[in-house]
Amino acid sequence: MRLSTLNVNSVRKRAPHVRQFLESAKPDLLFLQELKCKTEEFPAEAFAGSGYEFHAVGQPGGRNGVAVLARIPFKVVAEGLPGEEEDTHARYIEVEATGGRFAGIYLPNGNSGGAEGYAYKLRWMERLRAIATDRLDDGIPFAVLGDFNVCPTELDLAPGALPPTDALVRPESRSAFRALTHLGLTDAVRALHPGERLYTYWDYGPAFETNRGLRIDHALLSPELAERLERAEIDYALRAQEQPSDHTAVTITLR
DNA sequence: ATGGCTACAGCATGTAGA
Repeated sequence: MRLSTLNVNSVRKRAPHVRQFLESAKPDLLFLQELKCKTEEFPAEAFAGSGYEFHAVGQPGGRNGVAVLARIPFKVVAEGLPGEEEDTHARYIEVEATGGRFAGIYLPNGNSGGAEGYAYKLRWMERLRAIATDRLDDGIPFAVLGDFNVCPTELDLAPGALPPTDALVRPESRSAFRALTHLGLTDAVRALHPGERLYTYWDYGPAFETNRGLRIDHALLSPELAERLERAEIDYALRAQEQPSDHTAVTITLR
C-alpha cells in the first residue's frame, strides 16, 4: 500500500502536476493541502479517466482546503477537526479504507494573525493530539499525513533558514509535535532516514537549487502500520518541474 | 528576519504562505 501527501499550493494551477504525480507514484491514497478553491471549484475534469476518485473540502474565499484522491474504495468519515465549533477552516479530512483510518491535515502555519494566530496553531495541535489518542485507543490502523508546518528538530531545516522565533520551529510547536510521536505515532520519513537532512519544502526563488529547505510535510503511523513500513520517499522531480508548488510530495510504502 | 516570490480576491492593493 502506498500513501502520499502534497501541499499543492492551488489545485487549479497544479492539476496537471497532480495527475502526472498519480501516474508516476501510483499511491493508493493521495492527500492534498492548500487547494485554494471552493469545494465545487475542484478541477474534477483533470482527473477523469485517471482511475482515481476524489473528495474535496474547500473553503469559501478560497483559502486552505484539503482533499483525498484514491484508487481504492474509501469512505469519508470527517471533514473537519473536532474541538472548536466555530472553526470553519478547511484543514482536516479523514477517510476509512482497507479497514484503517487515514487523516489528511493542513496544520495552521501560525506566523500570521499575531499571538492569536499562533495560539490557534497550538490549539489545533492539541485537538489533533486528542483525536489521534482516540484513534489509537480504537486499536485500528491509523495514519496522519499532511503539511504539519513544523520542523520537528534542527535536522529538519537548512541551517539559518528560519529565525528561532518562527512558528515552524518554536519550542511549543516542536513540543506539540513530540506529543504526537509520544502517543506512539512514528514519523515515517525520519524512521527510515535517521540523521539525514531531508526537506519537503523550498521557498520560491533560489532555495531549491541551493537546497535551502524545510521538512514540514510528514506521515505519522500507528504502531501496526509502522511495523509494515518499507519505504519513505520525497519526490524531488515534482519540485523541479515548471511552475511547481513550493512543497513536494512524500510517499510511504507499507508491506 | 522576510517578501526579493507566488496565489488569490477582485480591480488596488491586502493577506497569506513558511
